[in-house]
Amino acid sequence: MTQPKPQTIAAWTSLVTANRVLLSDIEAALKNAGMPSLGWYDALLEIEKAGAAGIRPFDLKERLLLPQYGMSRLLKRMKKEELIDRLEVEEDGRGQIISLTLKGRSLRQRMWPVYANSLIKSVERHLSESEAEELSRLLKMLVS
Amino acid sequence: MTQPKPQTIAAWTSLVTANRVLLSDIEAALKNAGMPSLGWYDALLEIEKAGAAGIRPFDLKERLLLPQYGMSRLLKRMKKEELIDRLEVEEDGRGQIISLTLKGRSLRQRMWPVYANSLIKSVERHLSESEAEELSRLLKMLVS
DNA sequence: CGTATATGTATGCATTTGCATCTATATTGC
DNA sequence: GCAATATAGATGCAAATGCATACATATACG
Repeated sequence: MTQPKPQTIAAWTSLVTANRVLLSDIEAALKNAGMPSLGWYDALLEIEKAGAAGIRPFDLKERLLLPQYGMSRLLKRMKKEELIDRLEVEEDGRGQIISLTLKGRSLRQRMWPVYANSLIKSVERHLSESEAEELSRLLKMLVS
Repeated sequence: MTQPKPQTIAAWTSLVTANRVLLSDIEAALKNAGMPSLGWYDALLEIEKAGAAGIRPFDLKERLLLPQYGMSRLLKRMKKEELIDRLEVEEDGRGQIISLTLKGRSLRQRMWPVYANSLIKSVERHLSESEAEELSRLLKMLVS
């Protein structure tokens, strides 16, 4: 079998490590502030972006890269916390339309400063503007 | 509150996305081959590196960035599959020393080609050698 | 139309995780 | 030596996840 180049392995291991370290920083900050996890933030944001028109779960799961059953259960928990509304959709009896409640919007807004602060600490202390830009360029190439 | 720079946000979101995409590729390949997850591979490899001398769980959990209870349970499962040996350590009655069994070594070796192949496909198709090198340089700066 | 298939969503069950706490041994400071 | 504290590891319980499958509605096709 062909072996990966050392640079490939190095890129992958540093990718995994960087992800884990930053992620656990951010999650810790959110938890510390008594807030839900980043996954919830992402979902709230994506739903907020959909605005008043709302968004269908099957669409949302693609954007959030969640499995279907994961999406279903996340929405159930968010509904329980009154963060979202679920509307039946008349042109498709199977479906529903998700939108944010005021409470949901408010939570997302309150989460942002915590999230943002961790991000600034994690990234801007270590990388210049152009380095960050180069980093995201390379990462995007990786998944293109 | 100070806002993160757009480059910061871009770097973070592309980091998360790249990690998720590559990771799920690799995990899918392993699962497809009927093998355990990447977490097990990492653990097997780290234990293998420790050689005959073995390694203590508290040490291992630092290297793998696992919580203590996660380490404890992973080792329990790996023991059940006869992938590791656990030895009592005489100079510390609380502790144990972990080392790989032949079966453990063999599994790690068989996992590697599957892992490596995914890695090659994911990375080397998209990045040149020097780009991969630059990427890991930037990622390491991020966590330094 | 009616049957077969596809799509959107939910859920039972087993496994895994997170949190808090427990046990046991080690170390420290008096 | 001994009480207080620290360290190594395990575990009960609740919550989250993965997998397979169920259920309902929609679409396709003869």
